[in-house]
Amino acid sequence: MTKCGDMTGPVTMQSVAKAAGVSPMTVSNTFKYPERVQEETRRRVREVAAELGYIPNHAAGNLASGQSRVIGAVIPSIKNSSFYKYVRGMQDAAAEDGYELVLKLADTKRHETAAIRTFIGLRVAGLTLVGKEHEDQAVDLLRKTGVPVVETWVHGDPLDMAVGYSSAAATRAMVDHLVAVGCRRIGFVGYAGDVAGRYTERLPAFEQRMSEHGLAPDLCHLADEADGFGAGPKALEALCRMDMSIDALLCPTDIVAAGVLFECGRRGWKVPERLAVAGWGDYEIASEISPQLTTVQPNAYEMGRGAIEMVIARASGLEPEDSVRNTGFEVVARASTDNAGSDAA
Amino acid sequence: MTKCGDMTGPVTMQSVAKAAGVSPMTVSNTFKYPERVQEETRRRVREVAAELGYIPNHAAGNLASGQSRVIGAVIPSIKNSSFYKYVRGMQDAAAEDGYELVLKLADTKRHETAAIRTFIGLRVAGLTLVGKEHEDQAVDLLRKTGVPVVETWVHGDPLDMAVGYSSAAATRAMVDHLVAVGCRRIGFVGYAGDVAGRYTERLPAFEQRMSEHGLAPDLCHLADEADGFGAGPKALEALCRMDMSIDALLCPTDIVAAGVLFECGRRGWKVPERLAVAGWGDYEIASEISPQLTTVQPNAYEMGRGAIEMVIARASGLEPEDSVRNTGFEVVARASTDNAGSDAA
DNA sequence: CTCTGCCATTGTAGCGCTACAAAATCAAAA
DNA sequence: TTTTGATTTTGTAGCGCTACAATGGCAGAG
Repeated sequence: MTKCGDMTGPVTMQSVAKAAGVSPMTVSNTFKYPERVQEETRRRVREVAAELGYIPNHAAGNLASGQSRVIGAVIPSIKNSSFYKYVRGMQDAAAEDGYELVLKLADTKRHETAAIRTFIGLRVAGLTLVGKEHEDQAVDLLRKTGVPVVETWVHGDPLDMAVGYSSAAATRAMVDHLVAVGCRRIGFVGYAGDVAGRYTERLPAFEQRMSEHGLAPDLCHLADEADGFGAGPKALEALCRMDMSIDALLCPTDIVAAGVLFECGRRGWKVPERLAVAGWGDYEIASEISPQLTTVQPNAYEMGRGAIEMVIARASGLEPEDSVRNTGFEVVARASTDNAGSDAA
Repeated sequence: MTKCGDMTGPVTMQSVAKAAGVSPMTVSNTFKYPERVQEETRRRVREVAAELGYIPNHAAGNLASGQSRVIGAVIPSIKNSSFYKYVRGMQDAAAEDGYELVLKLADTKRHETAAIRTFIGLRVAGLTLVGKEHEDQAVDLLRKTGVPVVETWVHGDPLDMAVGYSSAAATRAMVDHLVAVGCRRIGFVGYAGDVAGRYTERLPAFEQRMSEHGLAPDLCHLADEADGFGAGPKALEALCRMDMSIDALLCPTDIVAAGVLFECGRRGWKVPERLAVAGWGDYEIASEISPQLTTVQPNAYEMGRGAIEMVIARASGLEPEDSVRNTGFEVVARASTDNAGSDAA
């Protein structure tokens, strides 16, 4: 910590300027507005900077300019592959416009609020959240500071901006699919958790659509985890206790569905003949497990891209064309529901 | 953007001070050194700050104090659950000491270097990396700036500090286990990728240990992805082409091993009778899939905690007791290798 | 040879905060 | 009452950078 003489204190713009024989402003311009600096000068400054290992102090720049090239993303979990494409989309879109994406994990709403606080403390250019349910305190903060914020994986009714798809619409589509392949006693597995925002729409949609088909929406079970394989067997058991004639199961994620598949294997149940199983999310496992899983494919990559594009648009001052963007979804029909009811009533 | 009058410009320490009728320094102390401020004053400041939605500008604080409460973690992927416990460990340890953890994803060494650059630009208190292979440029930067940095998931020979376990030791332990349950023609699946640091030790260790057991280490295959289910079938096919009498397979991750299990199912091969399969990482799927997977359990949570503890120790000026910490591992024997060789030679 | 206009470069001031030292306050001791 | 010492509060200066205005240099026009 005692700097010998002053040979190698922290490298600042000042020291680069001195070493390159120019003023600090020229160094600043070299990095921020290269076109303002003559080719030759620019080259020399870059060289010296690299030599010294100079990296501009973002904190100081942020303070001076009031601007930031960092976008914060709060994600609820990395426990499964669901968010991989989403984050990739954000990453790619950010990089294209010269922004940096940093992540914070928050598996409860309380942690989400803390993460938002941290990001605002960092004075990020904007941030993305998952879901539309947040603590009042967080909403308050977001409102007061006015940072650009996009809610993702949901559709409509945004705090500021939103991008995603309608879980209700996807639920209806999946019910239609199961009915179309012959299922009648369809079970529903929901998730009753803390970051439940993007799950809460599903149960009402399920109940309504089942009724519209003239079917009873009575086989519902709320799991206390959405991501674990373990939730599958538990849910199946609970629903079987309600009615052994259950012939299809709509799961909150592919992971839960995979858990159900494993359990069916243990029970010697054939899928989809005895039980059709549908997942959600189009995780990698969905297409690798046997039988392959029917699932909802949420266009996660596009969603990530869209979120960042909206943040950047707002951060650049221009109002984005649309403050709500729908990236849609697709029901991918695979073997786990194929001709499920062929031997049923 | 036109502030009407000046009623609600950005909330600064200044404005909080004015509103609370104290000096800015008192506001600063209220947040940074609460014990220096009288109970009553502190309460009032806190109240006003909350009212106004004030969040201290970390950039300004960082600049003024030269200190940061943010730690950056570069992680290679969130494609699977492998890093979940690791990140949780980091998160928990950071929170306990009042630090913030922010993540950046980097799936190539080039991206890793960019992430390091970003974090240094943010002047984080320290950072954690995964693996011990980095671009020269990154190493150079790390050296020149002297930020505290911990390499994780590896053991020994650190740039600055390291925490993890020996992949070589784990490989040897797994070979011993497979031999003990009767396997003789053991196949090895490696990973030849960009962030291969923590994989490169395994093949030599495998070859050496096999030889020590008097077995031929000739059934080796390098996959081009470590995380995908798809790598499993490919590897199995490649190795079968080399020798159909293969009776065990050591995979780089549980995901690959699960892929192998799926493929065995398609082929009608019994596991472990026809082929014993071992994974690596103790992912959730390992204990849920059928048969359950034998795997290497890497104490990821403890590793994460250790990494952050070391970063904080160094950032606080005190030299950590040990610059290399071994968090060990455990071979978890499960059904996928149980009595594998009972009917073999 | 001077003047205008244009470009590259350079001062100046200040972003919001904190370290440090100085000042104010107040209770207890002299 | 004055003094002392501890506690609480407050100026001052400056962290490293960038916006902005101002400077200098230099070509071509007058």
